[in-house]
Amino acid sequence: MNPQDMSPLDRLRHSTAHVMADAVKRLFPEAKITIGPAIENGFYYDFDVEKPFTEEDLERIEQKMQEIIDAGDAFRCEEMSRDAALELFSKMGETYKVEILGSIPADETITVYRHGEFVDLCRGPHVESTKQIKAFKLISVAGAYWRGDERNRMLQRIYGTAFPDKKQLRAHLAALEEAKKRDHRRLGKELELFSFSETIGAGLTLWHPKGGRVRHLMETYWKERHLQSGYDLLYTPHIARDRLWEQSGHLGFYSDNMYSGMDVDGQDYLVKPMNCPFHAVIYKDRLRSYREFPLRWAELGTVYRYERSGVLHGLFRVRGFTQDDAHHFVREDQLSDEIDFVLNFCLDMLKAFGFDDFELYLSTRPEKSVGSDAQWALAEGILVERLKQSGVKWEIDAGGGVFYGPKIDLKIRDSLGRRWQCSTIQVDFQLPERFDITYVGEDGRRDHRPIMIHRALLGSLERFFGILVEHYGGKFPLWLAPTQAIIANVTDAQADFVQSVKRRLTAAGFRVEADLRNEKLGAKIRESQLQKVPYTLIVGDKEAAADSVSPRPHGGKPEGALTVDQLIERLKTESEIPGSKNL
RNA sequence: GCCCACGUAGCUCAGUGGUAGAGCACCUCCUUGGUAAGGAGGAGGUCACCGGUUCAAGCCCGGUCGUGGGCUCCA
Repeated sequence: MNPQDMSPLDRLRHSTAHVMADAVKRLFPEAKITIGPAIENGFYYDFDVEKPFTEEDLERIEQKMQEIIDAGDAFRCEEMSRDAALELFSKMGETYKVEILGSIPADETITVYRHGEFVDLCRGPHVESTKQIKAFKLISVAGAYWRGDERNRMLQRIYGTAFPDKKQLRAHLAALEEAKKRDHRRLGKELELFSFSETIGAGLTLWHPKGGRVRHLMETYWKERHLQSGYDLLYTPHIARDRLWEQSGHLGFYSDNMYSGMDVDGQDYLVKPMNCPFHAVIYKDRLRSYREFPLRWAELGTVYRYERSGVLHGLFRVRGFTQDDAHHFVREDQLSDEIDFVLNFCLDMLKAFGFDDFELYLSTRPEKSVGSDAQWALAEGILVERLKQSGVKWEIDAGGGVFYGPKIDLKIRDSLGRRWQCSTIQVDFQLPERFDITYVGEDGRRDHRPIMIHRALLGSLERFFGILVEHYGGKFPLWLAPTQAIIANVTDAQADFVQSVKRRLTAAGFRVEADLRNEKLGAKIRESQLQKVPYTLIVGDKEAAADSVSPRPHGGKPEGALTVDQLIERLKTESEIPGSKNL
């Protein structure tokens, strides 16, 4: 980061990190300081200490920080020769600072910042005085490797945050609370959507009935859209012989992520981490003509990948998941139109799921790559062209492409403003070579090489579902809600009528439950609301007599009675999928 | 994988060496009540798993499994 670019907020946070380091040094003189930058929502500082910090330590550090702030010492910048700085930090025993000094380019000016007795190698800038730190809080402790490299020593990192005033700090902490409430792991349990089990194994998702309903809706909609848009659907096995993975190259560059094989009649079989090799084999089952192009083959393919135990996280990072994968086979002259098609297809579909804020990233040729210069130039040129036409904001990640071709990644922004990468569109020069994939051209020759496009749209159904849960805070739109309405009777006298309403709504295609329990109406409404069911339909004697129900929308006030027929019309309208015709 | 924390009833959690607890949920009964919790009773736990220390372990020690916060933000 260029120090000139540091925002006032980052300056405040970085200064707070210094104050924290000062407090830590006072309480734990043996601690060695390392680095302490401002980050997106606050700051951290890494320390090398014998004993990790505890929660109680955090409180003591916070108190000490407050004392330092109250003292109101000025932050002072001091330029120093490299030798003087080396001597200073060597004498202090700050070996990490000495190491950092060694990695600063020779032509750069060395500066240290002081406040009170504390001194830190730092290019700044800082606020003027510790007094300017008005609102801060230490958040958590965590282990972190020196310079982010796991071969290095594990340091102890303290995360904290700071704001210009207490009100903003409170708002930030409240936002953290809100995010906690929307955490898909919590909602997954509360709404009975999915679970994990020690008996099954880490990172392996169990979809419960209500989660299963949502997944079914996602899949059904996904399949319909694909079929309407010229895709065919493929189904391929979960395992394949090792020779497939040898040919695809996965045994070479992906085996760390693959589960060990199983012996079947003396042959070694492996669980699939990807679907593409299967699609390639289907392609090769017979001669293909350019007249068939573009081929669009999609599969909801369940794959298994080894992920290190520490990175597993709810539905966001799992070991078994279903990719909504697709492979397009095109001629070179069709590449541009096909990219245009698939890009718009992705954007449309994501809109239907409630996202409308997108960012696109083009990743270009990395240092190590396959394919000719001409191929890369052509493909990158086409991607740039289509990105420009998309009307969506986009950036270039130079050299960030996969070795087999350039790609476009699509990020969505959720209701809490967080960005998620789901879709990826990748041009592949490699796989057609490896599998010797060809087609018969206009000239009758069989040795033409098609271009292959890999595409995942939602990415993984598990992860996308987790994102949806958090995006909606568990309150799914009507078309996706696992239960769209609960019909609640006031007394037993309406039980038969409730059952008949349930039958009629179910027959009309809605997901409806009846709550006939011997409970007061208030209790039924409360539970329906807590389950975030879009409509609670109240039925008392008045409604039953008029073939009607009184709807109460989730989070809303009671509404006047509607006849069952009117209700069906209303639900039909409201459960339309954005930008699509109803299923 | 690594650092730290955690794992007690379906859920949320209390219990730090001496016979396992609460609230909610669940079941039964009473109550038939009009828009966010009606009442009473009952059942429910090899304290994650394996091993060790001890007269005695949910609690102490070791291992395993699982969960959470992190390990990309660079003086």
